[in-house]
Amino acid sequence: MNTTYGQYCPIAKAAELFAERWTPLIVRELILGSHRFSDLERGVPRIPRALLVRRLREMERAGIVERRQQGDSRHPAYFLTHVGQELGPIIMQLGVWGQRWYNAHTEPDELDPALLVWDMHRRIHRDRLPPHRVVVRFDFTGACHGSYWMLLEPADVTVCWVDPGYDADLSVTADSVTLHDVWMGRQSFASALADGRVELDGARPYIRGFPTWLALSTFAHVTPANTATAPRG
Amino acid sequence: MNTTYGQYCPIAKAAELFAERWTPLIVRELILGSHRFSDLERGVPRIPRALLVRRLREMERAGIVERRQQGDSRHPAYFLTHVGQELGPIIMQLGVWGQRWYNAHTEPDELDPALLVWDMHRRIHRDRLPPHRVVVRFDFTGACHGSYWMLLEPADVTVCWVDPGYDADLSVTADSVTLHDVWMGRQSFASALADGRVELDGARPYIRGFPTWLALSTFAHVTPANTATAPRG
DNA sequence: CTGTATCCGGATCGATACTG
DNA sequence: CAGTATCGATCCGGATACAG
Repeated sequence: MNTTYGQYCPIAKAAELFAERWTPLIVRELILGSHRFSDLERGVPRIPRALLVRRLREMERAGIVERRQQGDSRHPAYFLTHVGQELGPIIMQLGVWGQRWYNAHTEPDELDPALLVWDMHRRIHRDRLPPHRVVVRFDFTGACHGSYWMLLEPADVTVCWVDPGYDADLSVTADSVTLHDVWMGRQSFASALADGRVELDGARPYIRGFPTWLALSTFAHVTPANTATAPRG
Repeated sequence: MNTTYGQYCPIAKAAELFAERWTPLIVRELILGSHRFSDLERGVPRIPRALLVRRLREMERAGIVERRQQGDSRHPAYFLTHVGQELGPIIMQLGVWGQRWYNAHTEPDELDPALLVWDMHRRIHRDRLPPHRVVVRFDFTGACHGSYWMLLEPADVTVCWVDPGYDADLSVTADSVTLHDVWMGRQSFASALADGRVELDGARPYIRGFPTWLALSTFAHVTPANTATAPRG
C-alpha cells in the first residue's frame, strides 16, 4: 500500500515510507552490504521480484535509495543515500526489540539454511582467514537438510548452492535448528561443538580456525526476555 | 496484511508487528496518552473503526497492548505493556527522521485543524495555567476554516468541536496553514504574532499568558534538512 | 461509547511465466 | 542478471446499519 495516512505528523510521514511491507528488510540488506539486485533477492528470498523492483523504485523516488548504473554497461547497483542511512539506527533498534521479545526460537517454516549461509558469509572475519582459499561445506541435517558451500578468501567470501567442484577443506555438519540457534545466540558455538550438535571435519588447522572466523548475527548478544509476558500467536 | 515474512531475522519478526499499516500511529497515540477507544479514533481520524478494533486486538495478542476493563463496568482502556513501551524510542526516532526529510511543509490534504487542536491540547503546560477555567476559541481561516474550543484547567484540558456554551475568554485567529507551521516549528509563535498571522483577542492576562501555555509538537525542534536531496512525489 | 456486521470497489500482494 | 507481464486471491477503505 503506497497510500498515505493524510496526517501532518512526522511519524505518519515516516511510516508511509518506512513501514511499507518488505521495505525494512530491503533497507536491512542494503545496510548489510548487498547492492546487486540478485543479492537483494537472496537476502529477501520470499519477496516477489516485481515487488522488489517496485520498492526500489519507490525508495529511489523518495530519496532513500540511489541506483547506480555501473561503468561501461555493467549491472546496476543500489545504495542507500544519506537519507536512507539515517534509517540504520532505527532498523537496528527494531531488530533488538524483535530479538528481545519475539525470537526465543525459530519457527519451523522460518528455517532457511540457504539464507543462513548467505547471512553468515557476510560476517566472516576475513582478516583472520589464512592467505589461501578454504572451501567449507555445510551439511544441514534434520527437517531442513541440504548442503551448501562457502569459499573463504581474505579478499572475498562467496556462497555456492551447488557443488563448486573443489574438494572441501572442512565440513560443518549440524541439524538446521542447531545452526540457527547458534547464529541467533541461543547456544554458543563452543557448546554446540562440545555436545556434538555441530561436527567439524577436516585438517586440524581448519577445525581450529573455523570457530574464530565465524561471526554470529548482529543480534546474537541480545538476550530474549521472558516470552511468558509477550505471547505470540 | 498480517502475513509474515517467513524469516528468522529479528528485524523481520519486529516488522511483522510494528510495520503494519496504522500500527505506528496507534502506538504513537498510546504513547501520547490516549487510552480510550474514542480518543484513539480522534488521534487517528482516518482509520476505519473496524480496522482500529482489529489492530488493537492484534497488538493485544502480541503482548504490545493491554486492554483494561475499568472497574464497575466503565469503558475499557488501552495501555502499552512494557513490551509496547519499548517501541517508544523507535517511534520517536522515526518521527525525527520524518521531520528532517519529509516534513518541510504540510500538504493541503493533510491540513486538519481538528486534529491540530487535539494534538495541542495534550501538550498544554497545565502547570502554568491560572487556577480557574479559561475558555479559548480557535478560529481557523483560509482553505480549511472552522472553529474549535479548548477548555483549560490545571486539572484537565478538554477540546470541543461545537460551541460549549461558555463565552470565550480568548480567541486565537489564524490561517490553518500558519497554525500548522507554528506547531511543526517552521515558524515561531512569537513571529507569527508579530507579523499578524496569528491574532489573539481577549483580556490582557490571557493574551500574555497563552503563548506560555502552548507547547509545540515534540518534533518542532527538529530542523528539516534540505529536501532538494530527498525529493518526494 | 465501544464495538459488530456487512457490503463493495479498488488497490495490493503473491505466484508464475516470460524476455533482452 | 535484471527485470516485465499477467492473473487470481486478499486486504483495505469507506459507508452504513445496528447493538449492548
